Amino acid sequence: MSVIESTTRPEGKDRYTISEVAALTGLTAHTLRWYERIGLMPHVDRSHTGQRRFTERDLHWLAFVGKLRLTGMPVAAMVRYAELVREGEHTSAERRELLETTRRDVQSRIAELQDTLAVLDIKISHYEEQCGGTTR
Amino acid sequence: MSVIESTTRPEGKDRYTISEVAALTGLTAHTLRWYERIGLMPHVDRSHTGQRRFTERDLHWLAFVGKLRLTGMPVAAMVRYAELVREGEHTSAERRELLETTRRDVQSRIAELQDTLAVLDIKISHYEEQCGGTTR
DNA sequence: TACTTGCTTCGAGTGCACTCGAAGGTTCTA
DNA sequence: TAGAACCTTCGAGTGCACTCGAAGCAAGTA
Repeated sequence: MSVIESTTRPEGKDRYTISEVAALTGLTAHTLRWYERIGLMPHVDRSHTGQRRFTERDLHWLAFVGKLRLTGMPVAAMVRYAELVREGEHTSAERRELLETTRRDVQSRIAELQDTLAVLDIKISHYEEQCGGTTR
Repeated sequence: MSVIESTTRPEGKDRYTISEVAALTGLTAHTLRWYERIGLMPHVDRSHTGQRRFTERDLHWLAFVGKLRLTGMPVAAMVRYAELVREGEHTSAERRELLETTRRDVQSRIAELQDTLAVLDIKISHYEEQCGGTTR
């Protein structure tokens, strides 16, 4: 399968071992296997002897997951999304909804943080007024 | 002490019981006591019989802590800040530094999230193109 | 051939931030 | 005066997301 891949990707390897992916992503091999086990990876290819061979696509997915992780999205929700991807085309509506909900969440997180930033700025400006240091 | 307080605050009570504060903040009494125990509260007043009496100032502090918590700031760092506050005027430089470091952290968190938002928007726009739903 | 890397399953450990319950007491409120 | 709310200390439990180690074996590399 995927003869197409080999012709459309003339530069760079498209199959990475688990330790290579670990080095590239900063995740451990343990964690990568765990991601797969809990269903957070949409099917990882294997070599003829059963070793994992990650593709560029997998790396992209991991990068995406990394981003989602930064938003504080629970792993369960990411797993849900991965499931939908595995299930194919007919889940696209639900996937889109999930992404849009996430987008709203991220936006309100940003708003919260900007709020906090404002509070910090006020606090910091108090210290700036008395710019000597030990002055009351 | 603080006779000033009683005159400058004619409206609203300025002493809250632990259950009132729990109701106002959404934290449990257990958690409020825990905050005090670990040094996250800059000294809570007591009634003559030893019960906690939180002030408006304490509520403000808790609101601030709540904001910091949203940024993902570790509790240890907040405790450090509370310590500095307790230690008095001569720590103001360090406090300011801590706040500025936090501000930078928050700003980069915001940047990360905006990055993620961009990725989400791209993903979502893919779904928008095929606006029928099940269309390939 | 030796060594490294990979595979599996299993289960335990870690760190954080709570969260809860219980025991045994005191104080407040209707 | 009854019952609710408060106090203390202690220690255990929870949920999340890893994180690690070990056992026992297969495959790849110098």
